[in-house]
Amino acid sequence: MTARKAVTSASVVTYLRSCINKGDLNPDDKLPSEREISERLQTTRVTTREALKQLEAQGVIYRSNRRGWFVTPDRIKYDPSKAMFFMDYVAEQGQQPFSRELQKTKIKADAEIAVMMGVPIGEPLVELQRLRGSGVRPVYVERILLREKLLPGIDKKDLENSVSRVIRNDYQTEYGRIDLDMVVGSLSVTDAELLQAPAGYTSITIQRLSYDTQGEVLELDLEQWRHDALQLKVSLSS
Amino acid sequence: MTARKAVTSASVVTYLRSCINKGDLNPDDKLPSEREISERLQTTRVTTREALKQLEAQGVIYRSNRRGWFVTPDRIKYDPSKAMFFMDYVAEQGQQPFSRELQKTKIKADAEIAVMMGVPIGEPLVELQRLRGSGVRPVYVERILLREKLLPGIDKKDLENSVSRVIRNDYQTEYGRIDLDMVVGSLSVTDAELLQAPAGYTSITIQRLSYDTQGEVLELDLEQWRHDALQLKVSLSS
DNA sequence: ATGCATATCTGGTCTATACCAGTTAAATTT
DNA sequence: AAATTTAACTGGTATAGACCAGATATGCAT
Repeated sequence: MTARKAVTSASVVTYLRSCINKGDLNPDDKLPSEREISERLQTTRVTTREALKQLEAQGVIYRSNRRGWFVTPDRIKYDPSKAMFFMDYVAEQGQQPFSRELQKTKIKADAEIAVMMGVPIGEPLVELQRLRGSGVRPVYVERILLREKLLPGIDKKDLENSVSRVIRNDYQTEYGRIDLDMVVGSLSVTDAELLQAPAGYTSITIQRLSYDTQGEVLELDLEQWRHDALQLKVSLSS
Repeated sequence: MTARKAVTSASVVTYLRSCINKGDLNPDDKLPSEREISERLQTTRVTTREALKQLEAQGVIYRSNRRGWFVTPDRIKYDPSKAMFFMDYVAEQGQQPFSRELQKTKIKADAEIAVMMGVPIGEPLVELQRLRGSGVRPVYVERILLREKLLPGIDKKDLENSVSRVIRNDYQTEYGRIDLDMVVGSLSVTDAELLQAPAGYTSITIQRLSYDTQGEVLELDLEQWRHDALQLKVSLSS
């Protein structure tokens, strides 16, 4: 029996990290294929894949469904309390933001939503779904639920870029309290598809409940982020 | 060739989820071993493991180094702006919190820390390391850096339970602004060991920079959480 | 040039097997 | 009974090979 020294996933991680740090691989560059890396480093695909997944967990690389692995660009610094200005935000960080409206429908609050928003079941709401990203890479999907009662005719407005701006300018309504709720989880099949990620991809779920200055609930925002695309920044003053 | 229907990891996921939902498995219960699950569901360990990792990503189960897989208990609801009161917090949620001091030393700010805190390099600081958890399960490690200049003699105080309380009561100093920074990443080898997790485990990094009411930096808090143990809740009023 | 069928490349997932390294429980010695 | 050794069990990590499905590029026919 030859005392063959197995190539470890850790060494593959080290190798790939060095490629990225040296600058051989730049943000959004494609890595060699799993088979090629495996051959080059004299190991198997399973081990290579293990290494790639570790780097993915660290947010160093990401994959795009069956197209390959890529170097992760800088995270978007994001303040959910000022979430209103995503487009400006991303642009300020030197990237090209995009926003795509997926759906806009009138619905009635079901039990689950009613509890989350603290409104009666059946209350008319406007549901808006958007996909947002930076460059060509989608980074989060969101589902916004707006109370038509407080914002009549909101469904007819252009909401692709900024709901908050419309609420401020067209309704003379200001935001008061904002309740944030954040957990790490994994993407549903549908969200994963939209974000061009494999199902089960690690995600950050942000739930934002906004009130007006009277303490009335205005909107509920449910966001699903690719975990590697986000750096949360919040500033609080007591 | 028999048209053998491969057992998918998805079906294993479904099976295990149902066990947990039915109540056959309760929080902190141990799952059957990987080999046993594989045999029972007529599949291989690789597939079973894939399923377990998916559930882990969802935060449904967790593993304790070579001891087995367990059902994840409820997440700790945590408000980093009121982080001062972890012990009370967790107790209120019906769990037994614990806090263990790992280290307390006097250091001088190195380049990295100096930048993060906005203080000159070499400024004397007190470094405190703590491990905290709920029940028997450690959930996060933290590293607190305190400015001795503003808090003379802080290194001699008992800081195991609440730094903030000491600052309030013994120094008559109030907190002003707090800057939070949060990213999802993975645990370093040393942190993983402390948290009884495998290296590379998905984590949430929270960086908290606290100022006093004069706008002077008081402390920097660096926390590493098990991703599945945390639900962030922040309330903001503008 | 344009449109379409096709071959090829990529990751996604699975079978089957092997050995290692901590953990834990059982057997043995003291 | 207590301490110690040993064996069994657990997850952690590899090798090797296979087939599938979506994405992409190629080449052929129009």
